[in-house]
Amino acid sequence: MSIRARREREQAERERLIVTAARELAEAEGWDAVTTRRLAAEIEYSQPVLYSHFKGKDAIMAAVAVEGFADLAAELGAARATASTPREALAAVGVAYARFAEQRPALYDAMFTHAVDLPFATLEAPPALWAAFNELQDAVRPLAGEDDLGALTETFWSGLHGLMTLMRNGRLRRADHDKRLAILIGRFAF
Amino acid sequence: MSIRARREREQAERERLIVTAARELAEAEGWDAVTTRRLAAEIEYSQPVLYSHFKGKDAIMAAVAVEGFADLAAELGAARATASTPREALAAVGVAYARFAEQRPALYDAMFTHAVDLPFATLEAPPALWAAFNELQDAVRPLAGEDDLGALTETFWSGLHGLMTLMRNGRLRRADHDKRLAILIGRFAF
DNA sequence: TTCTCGTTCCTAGCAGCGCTAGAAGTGGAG
DNA sequence: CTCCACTTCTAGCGCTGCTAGGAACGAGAA
Repeated sequence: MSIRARREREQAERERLIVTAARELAEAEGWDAVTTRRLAAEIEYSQPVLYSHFKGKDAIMAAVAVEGFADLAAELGAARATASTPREALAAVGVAYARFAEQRPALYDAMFTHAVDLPFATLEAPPALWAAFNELQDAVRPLAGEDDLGALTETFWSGLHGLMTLMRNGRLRRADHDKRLAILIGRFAF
Repeated sequence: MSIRARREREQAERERLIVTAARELAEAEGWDAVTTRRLAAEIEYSQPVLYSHFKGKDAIMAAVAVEGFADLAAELGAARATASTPREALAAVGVAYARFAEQRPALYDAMFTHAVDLPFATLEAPPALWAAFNELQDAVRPLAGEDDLGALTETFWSGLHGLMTLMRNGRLRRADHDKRLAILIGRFAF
């Protein structure tokens, strides 16, 4: 039995190794650099080993994305904790979200642009996803007024997401970023 | 001279043919189906012909995207024309934008998610891009108040963009789309 | 009319991708 | 020590975007 246990432990470690290597490689050189061959070389195993852990490359990206959601939830929570009023809290969360997307573009892409096979907005969604969304929702709640809280949170989130993706693709001038962020927050906190 | 003229005309026609075929193929089966081989077969020429017209696949997508911006500008303009008040105009433009993204997902992707080599938000940007942006801006202007018009327009645009991309990737429940759209418009028209 | 030259276009191929079948190696059980 | 099951690797498939080099074509000169 303990042999089996050791093997399972080693398997789990290697799975972590894969996810971590994928994440680091992606953050360092972008997802285009994360090929199955390159990733295999990075973890010092052969290519097919990846497929004994994950169904395919998308599944690896999804695993990285789930890590990202946990990180995001933590950062949003920390930002919210520093604020003393609902308005400040929403602003802090918005700024934290923007900073997350700006500083970890590859991770953010895995979470929101790629990896479609992750269940979202359903009960089967991983807890980390709900945690991140709930952080946003907790910041929005005191300012919801008559609006549907879920829909309002999703709308605020969409605003942040649009701001970051359009800017990252060169669609928006970087110089006006703070101005835009302030406008968005102002429209949701009043 | 007229021989040269005929050749240039034929070249231009073939270029149009390529862009049209790429667009139709993308809208019918998605951009993944638009491979250079498939596209070459579609226009009944060999693969390398594409490269005598465009630098690469990205350039073809960029050409399709520019077409898309012209279409979008026209649809936004038409929507704005139907409205009689600034609030109605903003709502109409927002709804038109959402419908455009929903009904032409592949085209929308070419415009906003792929094709990074298109100049944006600079003077070198193609006129069609400015036309589309200006339609949005004209709808936002009467409601701008004290905010910077350009930044405000970009923020509203980001909200729409975020709404559509997150929904299309399965991050938002489709059922609440209208509710979210109404909230967004409400936050920018008051 | 025939030859030559410039252009156009195609065939064939490169390096790389995600993924997989089947062989080779490894280690515990009898 | 042998056997067997499991793990891991080598090799290869079909595909991608892209390109080099040669064949075919057509216009102008002799």
